[in-house]
Amino acid sequence: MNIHSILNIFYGDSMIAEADIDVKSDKYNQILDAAIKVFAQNGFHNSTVSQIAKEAGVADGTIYLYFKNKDDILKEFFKYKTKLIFEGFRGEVEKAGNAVDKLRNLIHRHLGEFQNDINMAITFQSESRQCRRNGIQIDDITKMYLDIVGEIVEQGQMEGTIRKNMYASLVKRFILGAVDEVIHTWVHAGGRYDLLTMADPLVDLYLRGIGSARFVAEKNDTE
Amino acid sequence: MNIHSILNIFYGDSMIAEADIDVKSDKYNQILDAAIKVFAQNGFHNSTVSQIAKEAGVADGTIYLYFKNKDDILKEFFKYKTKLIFEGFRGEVEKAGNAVDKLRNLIHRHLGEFQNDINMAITFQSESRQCRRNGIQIDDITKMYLDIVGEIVEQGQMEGTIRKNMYASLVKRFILGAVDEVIHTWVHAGGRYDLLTMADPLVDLYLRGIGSARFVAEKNDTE
Amino acid sequence: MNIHSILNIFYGDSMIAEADIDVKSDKYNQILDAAIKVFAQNGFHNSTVSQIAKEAGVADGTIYLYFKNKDDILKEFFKYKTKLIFEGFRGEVEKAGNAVDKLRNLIHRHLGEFQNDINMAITFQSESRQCRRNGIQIDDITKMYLDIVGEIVEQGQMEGTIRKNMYASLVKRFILGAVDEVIHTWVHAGGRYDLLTMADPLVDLYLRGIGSARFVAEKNDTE
Amino acid sequence: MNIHSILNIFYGDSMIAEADIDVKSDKYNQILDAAIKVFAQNGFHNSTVSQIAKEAGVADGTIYLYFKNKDDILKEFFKYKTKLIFEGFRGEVEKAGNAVDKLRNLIHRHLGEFQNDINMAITFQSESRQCRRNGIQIDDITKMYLDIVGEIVEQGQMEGTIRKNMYASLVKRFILGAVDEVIHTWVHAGGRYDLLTMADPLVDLYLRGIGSARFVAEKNDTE
DNA sequence: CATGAATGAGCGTTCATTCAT
DNA sequence: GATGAATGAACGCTCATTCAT
Repeated sequence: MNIHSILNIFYGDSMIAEADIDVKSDKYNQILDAAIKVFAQNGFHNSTVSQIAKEAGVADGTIYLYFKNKDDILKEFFKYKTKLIFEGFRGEVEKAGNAVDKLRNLIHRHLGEFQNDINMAITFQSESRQCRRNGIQIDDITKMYLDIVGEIVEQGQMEGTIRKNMYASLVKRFILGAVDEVIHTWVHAGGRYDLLTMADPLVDLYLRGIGSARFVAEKNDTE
Repeated sequence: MNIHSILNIFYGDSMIAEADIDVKSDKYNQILDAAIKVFAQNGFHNSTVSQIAKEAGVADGTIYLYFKNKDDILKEFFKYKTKLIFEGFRGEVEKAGNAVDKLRNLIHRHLGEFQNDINMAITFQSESRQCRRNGIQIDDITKMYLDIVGEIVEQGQMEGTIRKNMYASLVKRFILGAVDEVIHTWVHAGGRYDLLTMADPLVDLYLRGIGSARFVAEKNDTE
Repeated sequence: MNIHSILNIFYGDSMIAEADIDVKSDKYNQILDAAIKVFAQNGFHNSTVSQIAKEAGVADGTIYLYFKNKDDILKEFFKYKTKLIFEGFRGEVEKAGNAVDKLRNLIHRHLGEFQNDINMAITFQSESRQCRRNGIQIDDITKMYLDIVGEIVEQGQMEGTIRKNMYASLVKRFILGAVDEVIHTWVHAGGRYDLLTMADPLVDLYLRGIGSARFVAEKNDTE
Repeated sequence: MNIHSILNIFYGDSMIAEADIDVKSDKYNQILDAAIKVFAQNGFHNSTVSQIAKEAGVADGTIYLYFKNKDDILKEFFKYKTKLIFEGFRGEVEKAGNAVDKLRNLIHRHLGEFQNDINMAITFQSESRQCRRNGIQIDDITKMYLDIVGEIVEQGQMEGTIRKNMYASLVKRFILGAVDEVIHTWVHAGGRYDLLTMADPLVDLYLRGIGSARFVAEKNDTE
């Protein structure tokens, strides 16, 4: 009698069923992790299913019990794995009260998560721009991220900490692009330094820009 | 009868050969342009040499008279074509006197060049992150770009228009990342709006950030 | 509760076991019927063991408790199922006294049995010509059939209703081929008409041929 | 200067073009012949593309320059090769005047062609019943054959040599089925006897049936 | 007996590259 | 230089078969 059976006695099947909705099997994650590692090393197109199978410690055919085809592995990476991470961002944001703290939390978490799993970071960086094949999944993730940022900016504008009269969409891209580039550079350097130290200076750049006080003051006069 | 034929009559092939040292032959460019177009449509890995040959109006084998192999076409794209464009950036920068104008010119030109050749833009966006295979070429380009930005920032700091005490490398990535993301979004939208209108607002964001005057002022006090 | 269960109560398994020597178990037939159905739909080579298992309502592995391998299912079909049917032909033939009635009975039963089980008919038609793999089984069946026909013809010749001086083997093929083609056409039409109505006209063709009375008479003069 | 160039001078391109419409390239026939041979030995499904390539003396990839895929080879066999043969039947039929001679010519030619190319015969016999995949091609051939037979029967009925009041479609199947079975038996025996000797006795069976004169006469009285 | 997850050999197909013309 | 037919290595994927439970 295992833990599941015991739980069944107390809670019945329905509870277990609910819990299982999003929990993938061990092999699924085993293969997915192996794939991300292999993709990180060789790029998606230069990776073979056999390499993934070997890395995962399963037979080639086993891959196809858990994924429709090679493309599907990448799709699932974006649909399931990175989506999971990006959804965690929202939770982190909600921990903070004001917009500036929310932005700071978001960037901290963003850099932290990517630093935690460099294979994920590499694969995300390398393959997310190949949007032709991956379909709508990446857009979803990007949109979710941009939405979080958008809400933060709006809140900040109401709080008076973020200035108004900016192209909303441009601001969001501006923030995403900068953090993305910072991660890209870190990945490119082999992850050999602490990515998290970039968080505060980056947020500082978002808020104050690179212009000097004098320069900014002048500009602000005309606003 | 074109100018080359005429010149041949007077000078013979040898002279032309000398002149060709850095100027690539017609067919070289013909094939490279075709390749970029095909890459833009299908991505590098989903493009075949035959497709490129057909698009260029040459036989498959002809490709191999001008390029070592398929990978080499992409390498040459980064080494020759985009490098050419990025070198143009430097000229544009030099036209301006102060750092702020230089930055503005750079961003204008950057967006302008990519808007001018959407196939180049798509291919650059899609394939430049696949650095594993392309070797050192892209790094060169990125480095050159970052160097230009670095020089501008330094000059601005001396001129007093750009604030000091920032991580130099972070600032450069910050600028590159934001413009890159803006281009990416434009490409993703199918190039259906005027990319150049993004230039001034973008430069504004670089210089002033998104923080309100009040917020920036407070921060500046502590600087 | 079926008859087997009742018998079990009185006699126990041992008696059943004896009786089962030639009677195949329920699951054996269950799987075989499912296989024939799947083969009829997809053809042998385009059918998978999994499809058969699903159709039979058993696990994939269970198939291998009753059959050596996939090929063996087809072999057993020819060895057991169709053989059973073809042996029934002999009984039908023996019900009649003279050769002509025997032939008529045979053709009636032949068409009737195939009409009764269109999956069997389709599979028999489609796969029986692939003799390379199925080995000797089909030959056995064909031989048995030809033997029956041969005996009828001999009897008819003795009775004076079937003419002599014909190639015995050719006559047998002639009869088999025609009925086979009639079934094939019916199968090809999706079994949408009553196959049995073809029996009498077919027997008529066997006996009288297609030549007119005048033509036949002339020929008979020279015999 | 080859024969084609010379002909061009006299006849121009149009004539060559016309002649080329149905003439397939050497390699096409080389591969098709090899495929039929391999199919004849192993059956379509148990043959590999590599086997065909080796038999044809070309590389695996070369197959795909002339055929869309493995299935297409079989399709082309039915569309091009056997169609060619079956169209030859019509020519043979037209050489004769009366229906009986036409039928005799048809059967002679039919047996002759199959005897000439046993690989074709085997493949045709084995694969033509697998109509699911091959699509409409085989039906076309069968229909063409049945049409020829149908015309002959009609003509014979008008000439008074073939009796009336028979199911037209049944008669046609009856003839096709019998000759097909005769070929099948010959193929099955490894083609070790002269198939052509079966032609006359077979036609005799078509016309007079197997009933004795007495039997036939009795029947004819009631007609 | 029954299961079905796991296996891995084997095949169809693609396509970068070569080379005889 | 230019061609494009031919090549064959390599890969994604299937599915008959096994075996631990």
